[in-house]
Amino acid sequence: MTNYSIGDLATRSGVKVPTIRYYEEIELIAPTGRTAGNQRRYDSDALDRLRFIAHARAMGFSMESLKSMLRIANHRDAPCEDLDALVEARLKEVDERLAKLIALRTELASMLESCAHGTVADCRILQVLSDHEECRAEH
Amino acid sequence: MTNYSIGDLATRSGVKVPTIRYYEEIELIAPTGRTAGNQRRYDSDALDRLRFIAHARAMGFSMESLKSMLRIANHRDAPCEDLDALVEARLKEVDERLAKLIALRTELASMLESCAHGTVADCRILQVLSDHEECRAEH
DNA sequence: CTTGAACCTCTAGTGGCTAGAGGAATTATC
DNA sequence: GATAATTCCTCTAGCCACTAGAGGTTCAAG
Repeated sequence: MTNYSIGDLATRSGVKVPTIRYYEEIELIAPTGRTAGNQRRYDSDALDRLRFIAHARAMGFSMESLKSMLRIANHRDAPCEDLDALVEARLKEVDERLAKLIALRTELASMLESCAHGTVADCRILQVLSDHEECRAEH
Repeated sequence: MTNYSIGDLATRSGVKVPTIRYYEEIELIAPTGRTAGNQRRYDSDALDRLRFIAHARAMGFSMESLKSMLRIANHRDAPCEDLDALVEARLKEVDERLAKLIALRTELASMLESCAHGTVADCRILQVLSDHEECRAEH
């Protein structure tokens, strides 16, 4: 029967106090009990959920996905395919992002290489930036 | 002596009309001439600058960096070190982002692998998400 | 000269928080 | 038990880089 204040919850979860209130407002977490003086009090389940949220956010899952995950987590005897699907979708996003970043990295590196360290007037960097046609990859 | 309307400029540069006005507002581009009826008119230099901006934005350079670049581009006989520095800084950012994404990718993939495709109750995905300690990488 | 498309300014909204004001409740110290 | 310090409450506003829309004006084609 733990009885955390919102500040306790914040330090334990790493999620800031106003963010916790924000999550309540957008109904990502349910409103919790209050003291006679209207202050929020949480139990350890709430802490678990917040940690879950923090972790999933850190992995880049969208708020939308988070809401789905939390919903799914409540149906403990349902098959977990939907969960899989969400993770797969995120993996795909990450892969796409990686591909783009790698292409970009190549481009940036080659810009640096082709710079002759002269004056701005004949700097290849500016030329490349001015002329998208010079790029292999689109971004 | 080209004489583009803001719409022409938008179609030619790929930057949307309101965005061009926004760029003017935040002084990323200079205010341009107007017709007697107060409509903006641009020349081909403006188009070049806008294309430059669009391209640099697509490469992920910050607005801050963009402003610096545009300033630097005006000093045509200065050395281009500062330009190099900006590109290098961006390259470093990209590398950091890549490292994190690769770690994340690994994690997501292993989550998917460890899922036994049973019920939500014993799905490893939920367990991993609930417990940050299980992760090698921080994110 | 009429029409219709494109333009103008201005305000407000987006997401995911963060910051601050002004005031009430709780906790720690004496 | 009084007081002081801290934490909490709600509410409003701000952040970035745009995007959307209202209400009205100007331009270019026919």
